[in-house]
Amino acid sequence: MTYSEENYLKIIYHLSVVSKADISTNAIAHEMQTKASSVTDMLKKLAEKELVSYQKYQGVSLTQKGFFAAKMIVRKHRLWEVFLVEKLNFTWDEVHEIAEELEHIQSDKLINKLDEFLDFPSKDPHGDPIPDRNGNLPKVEKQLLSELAINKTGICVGVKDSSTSFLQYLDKQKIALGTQIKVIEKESFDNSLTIEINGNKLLITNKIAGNLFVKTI
Amino acid sequence: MTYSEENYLKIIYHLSVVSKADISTNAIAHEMQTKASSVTDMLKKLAEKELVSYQKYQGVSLTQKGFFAAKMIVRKHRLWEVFLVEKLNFTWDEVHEIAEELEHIQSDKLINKLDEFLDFPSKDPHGDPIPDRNGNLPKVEKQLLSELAINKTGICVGVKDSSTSFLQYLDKQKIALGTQIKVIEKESFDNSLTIEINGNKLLITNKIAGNLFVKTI
DNA sequence: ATTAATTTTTAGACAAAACTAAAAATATAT
DNA sequence: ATATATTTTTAGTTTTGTCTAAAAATTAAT
Ligand SMILES: [Mn+2]
Ligand SMILES: [Mn+2]
Ligand SMILES: [Mn+2]
Ligand SMILES: [Mn+2]
Repeated sequence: MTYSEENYLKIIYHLSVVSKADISTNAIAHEMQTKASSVTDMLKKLAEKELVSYQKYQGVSLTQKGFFAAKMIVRKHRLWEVFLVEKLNFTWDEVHEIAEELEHIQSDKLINKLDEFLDFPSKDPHGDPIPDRNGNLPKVEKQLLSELAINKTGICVGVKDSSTSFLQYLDKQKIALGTQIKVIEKESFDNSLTIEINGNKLLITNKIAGNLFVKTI
Repeated sequence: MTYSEENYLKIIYHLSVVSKADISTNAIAHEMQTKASSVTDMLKKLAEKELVSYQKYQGVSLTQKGFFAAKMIVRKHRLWEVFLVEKLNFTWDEVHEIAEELEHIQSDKLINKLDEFLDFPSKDPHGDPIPDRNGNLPKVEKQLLSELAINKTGICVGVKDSSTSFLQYLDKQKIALGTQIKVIEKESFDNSLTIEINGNKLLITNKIAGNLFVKTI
Protein backbone atom coordinates (compact mmCIF):
# COMPACT_ATOMS: atom_id res chain seq x y z
CA MET A 1 0.00 0.00 0.00
CA THR A 2 1.23 3.51 -0.82
CA TYR A 3 1.39 6.35 1.71
CA SER A 4 -1.51 7.98 -0.02
CA GLU A 5 -3.69 4.88 0.10
CA GLU A 6 -2.87 4.50 3.79
CA ASN A 7 -3.82 8.09 4.51
CA TYR A 8 -7.15 7.72 2.77
CA LEU A 9 -7.86 4.46 4.55
CA LYS A 10 -7.11 5.97 7.93
CA ILE A 11 -9.38 8.93 7.29
CA ILE A 12 -12.23 6.70 6.16
CA TYR A 13 -11.70 4.77 9.38
CA HIS A 14 -11.81 7.88 11.56
CA LEU A 15 -14.96 9.10 9.82
CA SER A 16 -16.55 5.66 10.25
CA VAL A 17 -15.95 5.68 14.00
CA VAL A 18 -18.27 8.66 14.34
CA SER A 19 -20.71 8.44 11.47
CA LYS A 20 -22.18 4.92 11.27
CA ALA A 21 -23.51 5.57 7.72
CA ASP A 22 -21.45 5.35 4.54
CA ILE A 23 -18.78 8.01 4.14
CA SER A 24 -19.24 10.69 1.50
CA THR A 25 -16.69 11.76 -1.05
CA ASN A 26 -16.85 15.32 0.18
CA ALA A 27 -16.27 14.37 3.80
CA ILE A 28 -13.10 12.55 2.77
CA ALA A 29 -12.02 15.43 0.55
CA HIS A 30 -12.45 17.82 3.46
CA GLU A 31 -10.37 15.69 5.83
CA MET A 32 -7.69 15.02 3.23
CA GLN A 33 -7.61 18.67 2.27
CA THR A 34 -7.92 17.71 -1.36
CA LYS A 35 -10.47 17.86 -4.17
CA ALA A 36 -13.51 15.60 -4.47
CA SER A 37 -12.32 14.46 -7.89
CA SER A 38 -9.07 13.20 -6.40
CA VAL A 39 -11.05 11.29 -3.80
CA THR A 40 -13.17 9.62 -6.46
CA ASP A 41 -10.00 8.44 -8.22
CA MET A 42 -8.64 6.99 -5.01
CA LEU A 43 -11.90 5.31 -4.00
CA LYS A 44 -11.87 3.41 -7.27
CA LYS A 45 -8.39 2.21 -6.54
CA LEU A 46 -9.19 1.20 -2.96
CA ALA A 47 -12.32 -0.61 -4.15
CA GLU A 48 -10.22 -2.40 -6.77
CA LYS A 49 -7.97 -3.64 -3.95
CA GLU A 50 -11.05 -4.65 -1.93
CA LEU A 51 -10.19 -2.34 0.93
CA VAL A 52 -13.48 -0.46 0.66
CA SER A 53 -16.89 -1.20 -0.81
CA TYR A 54 -17.87 1.62 -3.04
CA GLN A 55 -20.79 2.41 -5.29
CA LYS A 56 -20.94 5.55 -7.36
CA TYR A 57 -22.72 8.40 -5.62
CA GLN A 58 -23.41 6.21 -2.58
CA GLY A 59 -20.28 6.74 -0.54
CA VAL A 60 -17.88 4.11 0.85
CA SER A 61 -17.44 1.82 3.80
CA LEU A 62 -14.44 -0.24 4.83
CA THR A 63 -14.36 -3.96 4.08
CA GLN A 64 -13.10 -6.33 6.78
CA LYS A 65 -9.71 -6.22 5.10
CA GLY A 66 -9.73 -2.42 4.93
CA PHE A 67 -10.93 -2.13 8.50
CA PHE A 68 -8.04 -4.22 9.79
CA ALA A 69 -5.50 -2.39 7.65
CA ALA A 70 -6.78 0.95 8.94
CA LYS A 71 -6.52 -0.19 12.54
CA MET A 72 -2.93 -1.26 11.99
CA ILE A 73 -2.08 2.23 10.73
CA VAL A 74 -3.81 3.80 13.73
CA ARG A 75 -1.91 1.37 15.96
CA LYS A 76 1.38 2.51 14.50
CA HIS A 77 0.45 6.18 14.73
CA ARG A 78 -0.50 5.97 18.39
CA LEU A 79 2.39 3.77 19.46
CA TRP A 80 4.85 6.18 17.88
CA GLU A 81 3.13 9.04 19.70
CA VAL A 82 3.62 7.21 22.98
CA PHE A 83 7.27 6.66 22.12
CA LEU A 84 7.81 10.32 21.33
CA VAL A 85 6.23 11.50 24.59
CA GLU A 86 7.39 8.76 26.97
CA LYS A 87 10.90 8.15 25.68
CA LEU A 88 11.93 11.29 23.84
CA ASN A 89 10.14 13.79 26.07
CA PHE A 90 8.11 15.48 23.40
CA THR A 91 5.00 17.32 24.57
CA TRP A 92 1.57 16.06 23.54
CA ASP A 93 1.06 18.90 21.13
CA GLU A 94 4.22 18.15 19.13
CA VAL A 95 3.79 14.50 18.28
CA HIS A 96 0.92 14.27 15.82
CA GLU A 97 2.76 15.59 12.78
CA ILE A 98 5.78 13.36 13.31
CA ALA A 99 3.56 10.32 13.88
CA GLU A 100 1.84 11.12 10.58
CA GLU A 101 5.13 10.20 8.95
CA LEU A 102 6.19 7.36 11.23
CA GLU A 103 2.86 5.54 10.85
CA HIS A 104 3.87 4.58 7.30
CA ILE A 105 7.00 2.63 8.23
CA GLN A 106 6.32 -0.91 7.06
CA SER A 107 7.85 -3.51 9.36
CA ASP A 108 5.41 -5.46 11.55
CA LYS A 109 8.31 -6.70 13.62
CA LEU A 110 9.31 -3.11 14.33
CA ILE A 111 5.90 -2.10 15.58
CA ASN A 112 5.52 -5.17 17.76
CA LYS A 113 8.94 -4.66 19.31
CA LEU A 114 8.12 -1.00 19.85
CA ASP A 115 4.87 -2.04 21.54
CA GLU A 116 6.83 -4.29 23.88
CA PHE A 117 9.47 -1.62 24.53
CA LEU A 118 6.69 0.76 25.59
CA ASP A 119 5.14 -1.93 27.81
CA PHE A 120 2.02 -2.47 25.72
CA PRO A 121 0.33 0.87 26.35
CA SER A 122 -3.47 0.93 25.93
CA LYS A 123 -3.78 4.66 25.23
CA ASP A 124 -1.87 7.30 23.34
CA PRO A 125 -0.90 10.72 24.78
CA HIS A 126 -4.28 12.14 23.76
CA GLY A 127 -6.25 9.40 25.51
CA ASP A 128 -7.08 7.50 22.32
CA PRO A 129 -7.09 3.70 22.52
CA ILE A 130 -4.31 1.70 20.83
CA PRO A 131 -5.38 -1.38 18.85
CA ASP A 132 -3.40 -4.51 19.74
CA ARG A 133 -1.62 -6.61 17.12
CA ASN A 134 -4.85 -8.44 16.34
CA GLY A 135 -6.78 -5.24 15.84
CA ASN A 136 -8.67 -5.35 19.13
CA LEU A 137 -9.41 -1.95 20.56
CA PRO A 138 -9.72 -1.42 24.30
CA LYS A 139 -13.18 0.04 24.90
CA VAL A 140 -12.80 3.49 26.44
CA GLU A 141 -15.78 4.78 28.34
CA LYS A 142 -16.04 8.53 28.05
CA GLN A 143 -18.35 11.45 27.38
CA LEU A 144 -17.95 15.03 26.31
CA LEU A 145 -17.52 17.56 29.07
CA SER A 146 -20.26 19.58 27.38
CA GLU A 147 -22.70 16.77 28.16
CA LEU A 148 -21.82 16.52 31.83
CA ALA A 149 -24.58 17.68 34.21
CA ILE A 150 -24.17 20.52 36.71
CA ASN A 151 -22.41 19.54 39.93
CA LYS A 152 -21.04 16.35 38.42
CA THR A 153 -17.30 15.73 38.47
CA GLY A 154 -15.33 14.03 35.69
CA ILE A 155 -11.75 13.05 35.08
CA CYS A 156 -10.27 14.26 31.83
CA VAL A 157 -9.52 11.14 29.74
CA GLY A 158 -9.09 12.42 26.22
CA VAL A 159 -9.43 15.12 23.59
CA LYS A 160 -11.57 15.10 20.48
CA ASP A 161 -9.49 17.72 18.71
CA SER A 162 -5.77 17.08 19.04
CA SER A 163 -4.54 20.17 17.20
CA THR A 164 -1.55 22.00 18.59
CA SER A 165 -3.58 25.09 19.37
CA PHE A 166 -6.20 23.24 21.42
CA LEU A 167 -3.60 21.21 23.31
CA GLN A 168 -1.61 24.32 24.10
CA TYR A 169 -4.77 26.01 25.35
CA LEU A 170 -5.28 23.08 27.71
CA ASP A 171 -1.68 23.32 28.90
CA LYS A 172 -2.20 27.00 29.62
CA GLN A 173 -5.30 26.22 31.67
CA LYS A 174 -3.48 23.39 33.47
CA ILE A 175 -5.83 20.77 32.08
CA ALA A 176 -4.18 17.42 31.37
CA LEU A 177 -5.27 13.79 31.19
CA GLY A 178 -6.23 12.82 34.73
CA THR A 179 -7.29 16.31 35.79
CA GLN A 180 -10.53 16.44 37.81
CA ILE A 181 -13.15 18.81 36.46
CA LYS A 182 -16.39 19.77 38.20
CA VAL A 183 -19.19 21.53 36.34
CA ILE A 184 -20.34 24.49 38.42
CA GLU A 185 -22.62 26.38 36.08
CA LYS A 186 -23.93 26.37 32.54
CA GLU A 187 -24.87 29.58 30.78
CA SER A 188 -27.85 28.76 28.55
CA PHE A 189 -27.41 31.84 26.33
CA ASP A 190 -24.05 30.79 24.81
CA ASN A 191 -23.64 27.32 26.36
CA SER A 192 -20.43 28.36 28.11
CA LEU A 193 -19.55 26.57 31.35
CA THR A 194 -18.01 27.47 34.62
CA ILE A 195 -15.84 24.61 35.82
CA GLU A 196 -13.68 23.99 38.84
CA ILE A 197 -10.16 22.59 38.62
CA ASN A 198 -8.03 22.09 41.73
CA GLY A 199 -10.25 24.51 43.61
CA ASN A 200 -10.00 27.21 40.94
CA LYS A 201 -12.98 28.34 38.90
CA LEU A 202 -12.61 28.73 35.17
CA LEU A 203 -14.94 29.86 32.40
CA ILE A 204 -14.76 27.88 29.17
CA THR A 205 -16.70 28.10 25.91
CA ASN A 206 -18.92 25.35 24.61
CA LYS A 207 -16.38 24.72 21.86
CA ILE A 208 -13.78 23.83 24.47
CA ALA A 209 -16.18 21.65 26.45
CA GLY A 210 -17.22 19.91 23.24
CA ASN A 211 -13.66 18.79 22.57
CA LEU A 212 -12.79 17.40 26.00
CA PHE A 213 -13.65 13.85 26.99
CA VAL A 214 -14.26 13.03 30.64
CA LYS A 215 -15.13 9.95 32.62
CA THR A 216 -17.58 10.37 35.50
CA ILE A 217 -16.54 9.07 38.91
CA MET B 1 13.52 16.98 -0.63
CA THR B 2 11.70 13.88 -1.86
CA TYR B 3 12.57 10.35 -0.76
CA SER B 4 14.00 9.70 -4.16
CA GLU B 5 16.23 12.76 -4.12
CA GLU B 6 17.45 11.80 -0.66
CA ASN B 7 18.28 8.28 -1.79
CA TYR B 8 20.27 9.55 -4.75
CA LEU B 9 22.10 12.06 -2.60
CA LYS B 10 23.05 9.42 -0.06
CA ILE B 11 24.37 7.09 -2.73
CA ILE B 12 26.44 9.84 -4.33
CA TYR B 13 27.81 10.52 -0.86
CA HIS B 14 28.73 6.87 -0.25
CA LEU B 15 30.42 6.62 -3.65
CA SER B 16 32.31 9.86 -2.95
CA VAL B 17 33.73 8.49 0.30
CA VAL B 18 35.58 5.80 -1.62
CA SER B 19 36.23 7.21 -5.06
CA LYS B 20 37.75 10.72 -4.79
CA ALA B 21 36.99 11.46 -8.48
CA ASP B 22 33.62 12.55 -9.86
CA ILE B 23 30.89 9.93 -9.71
CA SER B 24 29.69 8.36 -12.94
CA THR B 25 26.09 8.00 -14.01
CA ASN B 26 26.51 4.25 -14.34
CA ALA B 27 27.95 3.86 -10.85
CA ILE B 28 24.91 5.60 -9.43
CA ALA B 29 22.54 3.56 -11.60
CA HIS B 30 24.17 0.39 -10.33
CA GLU B 31 23.82 1.37 -6.68
CA MET B 32 20.26 2.61 -7.14
CA GLN B 33 19.36 -0.49 -9.12
CA THR B 34 17.87 1.69 -11.80
CA LYS B 35 18.61 2.77 -15.38
CA ALA B 36 21.26 5.28 -16.40
CA SER B 37 18.62 7.39 -18.11
CA SER B 38 16.71 7.75 -14.85
CA VAL B 39 19.92 8.83 -13.15
CA THR B 40 20.55 11.50 -15.77
CA ASP B 41 17.06 12.88 -15.14
CA MET B 42 17.66 13.02 -11.42
CA LEU B 43 21.12 14.57 -11.72
CA LYS B 44 19.61 17.45 -13.63
CA LYS B 45 17.12 17.99 -10.88
CA LEU B 46 19.71 17.80 -8.11
CA ALA B 47 21.94 20.20 -10.04
CA GLU B 48 18.99 22.57 -10.42
CA LYS B 49 18.65 22.55 -6.64
CA GLU B 50 22.40 23.10 -6.27
CA LEU B 51 22.91 19.88 -4.34
CA VAL B 52 25.41 18.54 -6.89
CA SER B 53 27.63 20.05 -9.52
CA TYR B 54 27.05 18.27 -12.75
CA GLN B 55 28.33 18.57 -16.28
CA LYS B 56 27.09 16.34 -19.06
CA TYR B 57 29.22 13.27 -19.58
CA GLN B 58 31.59 14.35 -16.78
CA GLY B 59 29.87 12.86 -13.74
CA VAL B 60 28.82 14.61 -10.54
CA SER B 61 30.16 15.71 -7.20
CA LEU B 62 28.32 17.00 -4.14
CA THR B 63 28.23 20.73 -3.44
CA GLN B 64 28.77 21.91 0.15
CA LYS B 65 25.01 22.04 0.52
CA GLY B 66 24.56 18.55 -0.93
CA PHE B 67 27.38 17.17 1.18
CA PHE B 68 25.79 18.43 4.37
CA ALA B 69 22.34 17.19 3.38
CA ALA B 70 23.76 13.75 2.61
CA LYS B 71 25.50 13.58 5.96
CA MET B 72 22.26 14.42 7.74
CA ILE B 73 20.55 11.50 5.99
CA VAL B 74 23.42 9.19 6.95
CA ARG B 75 23.17 10.52 10.50
CA LYS B 76 19.50 9.63 10.65
CA HIS B 77 20.06 6.21 9.13
CA ARG B 78 22.78 5.28 11.60
CA LEU B 79 21.05 6.69 14.68
CA TRP B 80 17.92 4.72 13.87
CA GLU B 81 20.06 1.60 13.46
CA VAL B 82 21.49 2.15 16.93
CA PHE B 83 17.99 2.61 18.30
CA LEU B 84 16.77 -0.61 16.71
CA VAL B 85 19.68 -2.65 18.08
CA GLU B 86 20.17 -1.01 21.49
CA LYS B 87 16.58 -0.33 22.46
CA LEU B 88 14.44 -2.75 20.49
CA ASN B 89 16.87 -5.68 20.49
CA PHE B 90 17.09 -6.16 16.75
CA THR B 91 20.17 -7.98 15.47
CA TRP B 92 22.69 -6.11 13.32
CA ASP B 93 21.60 -7.93 10.19
CA GLU B 94 17.95 -6.86 10.49
CA VAL B 95 18.24 -3.10 10.84
CA HIS B 96 19.45 -1.78 7.51
CA GLU B 97 16.19 -2.17 5.60
CA ILE B 98 14.10 -0.56 8.31
CA ALA B 99 16.57 2.32 8.66
CA GLU B 100 16.27 2.84 4.90
CA GLU B 101 12.72 3.94 5.60
CA LEU B 102 13.26 5.73 8.90
CA GLU B 103 16.08 7.88 7.50
CA HIS B 104 13.48 9.88 5.55
CA ILE B 105 11.48 11.09 8.54
CA GLN B 106 11.80 14.86 8.45
CA SER B 107 11.93 16.37 11.92
CA ASP B 108 15.31 17.69 13.08
CA LYS B 109 14.02 17.89 16.61
CA LEU B 110 13.19 14.19 16.46
CA ILE B 111 16.63 13.15 15.38
CA ASN B 112 18.38 15.33 17.94
CA LYS B 113 16.20 14.00 20.73
CA LEU B 114 16.83 10.47 19.51
CA ASP B 115 20.56 11.19 19.53
CA GLU B 116 20.32 12.32 23.14
CA PHE B 117 18.14 9.33 24.11
CA LEU B 118 20.82 7.04 22.72
CA ASP B 119 23.55 8.94 24.59
CA PHE B 120 25.19 10.47 21.53
CA PRO B 121 26.64 7.29 20.02
CA SER B 122 29.65 7.72 17.75
CA LYS B 123 29.20 4.50 15.78
CA ASP B 124 26.34 2.48 14.36
CA PRO B 125 25.92 -1.30 14.85
CA HIS B 126 28.17 -1.97 11.84
CA GLY B 127 31.00 0.20 13.13
CA ASP B 128 30.25 3.13 10.83
CA PRO B 129 30.73 6.63 12.26
CA ILE B 130 27.67 8.80 13.01
CA PRO B 131 27.88 12.46 11.94
CA ASP B 132 26.95 14.90 14.71
CA ARG B 133 24.28 17.57 14.25
CA ASN B 134 26.81 19.87 12.60
CA GLY B 135 27.89 17.22 10.14
CA ASN B 136 31.20 16.40 11.81
CA LEU B 137 32.23 12.78 11.40
CA PRO B 138 34.39 11.08 14.01
CA LYS B 139 37.46 9.81 12.22
CA VAL B 140 37.60 6.05 12.48
CA GLU B 141 41.00 4.49 12.03
CA LYS B 142 40.71 1.09 10.43
CA GLN B 143 42.08 -1.21 7.74
CA LEU B 144 40.82 -4.24 5.90
CA LEU B 145 41.64 -7.60 7.46
CA SER B 146 42.92 -8.67 4.03
CA GLU B 147 45.66 -6.05 4.35
CA LEU B 148 46.84 -7.14 7.79
CA ALA B 149 50.30 -8.77 7.89
CA ILE B 150 50.94 -12.28 9.11
CA ASN B 151 51.18 -12.63 12.89
CA LYS B 152 49.54 -9.26 13.46
CA THR B 153 46.44 -9.05 15.61
CA GLY B 154 43.52 -6.71 15.00
CA ILE B 155 40.23 -5.94 16.66
CA CYS B 156 37.18 -6.10 14.45
CA VAL B 157 35.78 -2.55 14.22
CA GLY B 158 33.49 -2.61 11.22
CA VAL B 159 32.17 -4.21 8.07
CA LYS B 160 32.42 -2.95 4.51
CA ASP B 161 29.48 -5.03 3.30
CA SER B 162 26.54 -4.89 5.69
CA SER B 163 24.27 -7.29 3.82
CA THR B 164 22.23 -9.75 5.83
CA SER B 165 24.07 -12.72 4.37
CA PHE B 166 27.53 -11.42 5.29
CA LEU B 167 26.47 -10.39 8.79
CA GLN B 168 24.87 -13.78 9.39
CA TYR B 169 28.06 -15.47 8.20
CA LEU B 170 29.99 -13.46 10.78
CA ASP B 171 27.48 -14.44 13.49
CA LYS B 172 27.94 -18.08 12.56
CA GLN B 173 31.72 -17.74 12.85
CA LYS B 174 31.36 -15.86 16.15
CA ILE B 175 32.89 -12.71 14.73
CA ALA B 176 31.44 -9.49 16.14
CA LEU B 177 32.63 -5.92 16.65
CA GLY B 178 35.35 -6.10 19.31
CA THR B 179 36.47 -9.64 18.43
CA GLN B 180 40.26 -10.13 18.33
CA ILE B 181 41.57 -11.67 15.13
CA LYS B 182 45.13 -12.83 14.52
CA VAL B 183 46.40 -13.59 11.02
CA ILE B 184 48.15 -16.96 11.08
CA GLU B 185 48.73 -17.73 7.44
CA LYS B 186 48.04 -16.40 3.96
CA GLU B 187 47.63 -18.73 0.98
CA SER B 188 49.11 -16.92 -2.01
CA PHE B 189 47.29 -19.09 -4.58
CA ASP B 190 43.76 -17.90 -3.70
CA ASN B 191 44.54 -15.25 -1.09
CA SER B 192 42.60 -17.10 1.57
CA LEU B 193 43.66 -16.59 5.19
CA THR B 194 43.94 -18.69 8.26
CA ILE B 195 42.99 -16.62 11.28
CA GLU B 196 42.74 -17.25 14.99
CA ILE B 197 39.75 -16.20 17.08
CA ASN B 198 39.56 -16.99 20.81
CA GLY B 199 42.19 -19.67 20.33
CA ASN B 200 40.35 -21.34 17.45
CA LYS B 201 41.75 -21.45 13.94
CA LEU B 202 39.48 -20.57 11.03
CA LEU B 203 39.96 -20.49 7.26
CA ILE B 204 38.34 -17.55 5.48
CA THR B 205 38.31 -16.48 1.84
CA ASN B 206 39.80 -13.24 0.59
CA LYS B 207 36.29 -11.98 -0.07
CA ILE B 208 35.49 -12.27 3.62
CA ALA B 209 38.76 -10.66 4.69
CA GLY B 210 38.17 -7.86 2.21
CA ASN B 211 34.92 -6.92 3.87
CA LEU B 212 36.06 -6.85 7.49
CA PHE B 213 37.64 -3.77 9.02
CA VAL B 214 40.12 -4.17 11.87
CA LYS B 215 42.16 -1.86 14.03
CA THR B 216 45.67 -3.01 14.93
CA ILE B 217 46.66 -3.03 18.59
C1' DA C 1 43.72 7.86 -37.05
C1' DT C 2 40.01 5.12 -37.67
C1' DT C 3 37.12 1.79 -35.91
C1' DA C 4 34.82 -0.48 -32.20
C1' DA C 5 33.02 -0.65 -27.58
C1' DT C 6 31.18 1.65 -23.77
C1' DT C 7 28.94 5.26 -21.45
C1' DT C 8 25.75 8.83 -21.27
C1' DT C 9 22.10 11.58 -22.87
C1' DT C 10 17.78 12.53 -25.38
C1' DA C 11 13.17 11.55 -26.94
C1' DG C 12 9.00 9.62 -26.11
C1' DA C 13 5.89 6.79 -23.17
C1' DC C 14 3.76 5.32 -18.79
C1' DA C 15 1.83 4.98 -13.96
C1' DA C 16 0.59 7.40 -9.65
C1' DA C 17 -1.51 11.11 -7.60
C1' DA C 18 -2.86 15.39 -7.84
C1' DC C 19 -5.54 19.38 -10.28
C1' DT C 20 -9.39 22.21 -13.17
C1' DA C 21 -13.48 22.51 -15.63
C1' DA C 22 -17.54 20.55 -17.17
C1' DA C 23 -21.15 17.00 -17.04
C1' DA C 24 -24.18 13.95 -14.51
C1' DA C 25 -26.59 12.43 -10.50
C1' DT C 26 -28.74 13.33 -6.19
C1' DA C 27 -30.88 16.19 -2.69
C1' DT C 28 -33.55 20.34 -1.42
C1' DA C 29 -36.92 23.89 -1.87
C1' DT C 30 -40.71 25.97 -3.67
C1' DA D 1 -43.54 18.25 -9.77
C1' DT D 2 -40.32 21.22 -11.26
C1' DA D 3 -36.57 24.16 -10.58
C1' DT D 4 -32.46 25.02 -7.92
C1' DA D 5 -28.58 23.80 -5.30
C1' DT D 6 -25.27 20.49 -3.95
C1' DT D 7 -22.58 16.53 -4.51
C1' DT D 8 -20.12 13.45 -7.23
C1' DT D 9 -18.11 11.79 -11.30
C1' DT D 10 -15.77 12.20 -15.81
C1' DA D 11 -12.48 14.11 -19.04
C1' DG D 12 -8.42 16.09 -19.81
C1' DT D 13 -3.84 18.12 -17.74
C1' DT D 14 0.26 18.28 -14.80
C1' DT D 15 4.20 16.66 -12.03
C1' DT D 16 7.36 13.16 -10.41
C1' DG D 17 9.93 9.35 -11.22
C1' DT D 18 10.44 5.59 -13.86
C1' DC D 19 11.17 2.96 -18.36
C1' DT D 20 12.77 1.61 -23.51
C1' DA D 21 14.92 2.63 -27.67
C1' DA D 22 17.79 5.41 -30.27
C1' DA D 23 21.26 9.05 -30.75
C1' DA D 24 25.45 11.31 -29.24
C1' DA D 25 29.72 11.59 -26.75
C1' DT D 26 33.60 9.47 -24.71
C1' DT D 27 37.00 5.85 -24.17
C1' DA D 28 39.58 1.87 -25.75
C1' DA D 29 41.63 -0.93 -29.33
C1' DT D 30 43.70 -1.75 -33.50
MN1 LIG E 1 -1.89 11.97 16.10
MN1 LIG F 1 -3.02 10.79 19.24
MN1 LIG G 1 22.30 0.58 7.13
MN1 LIG H 1 24.90 0.72 9.35
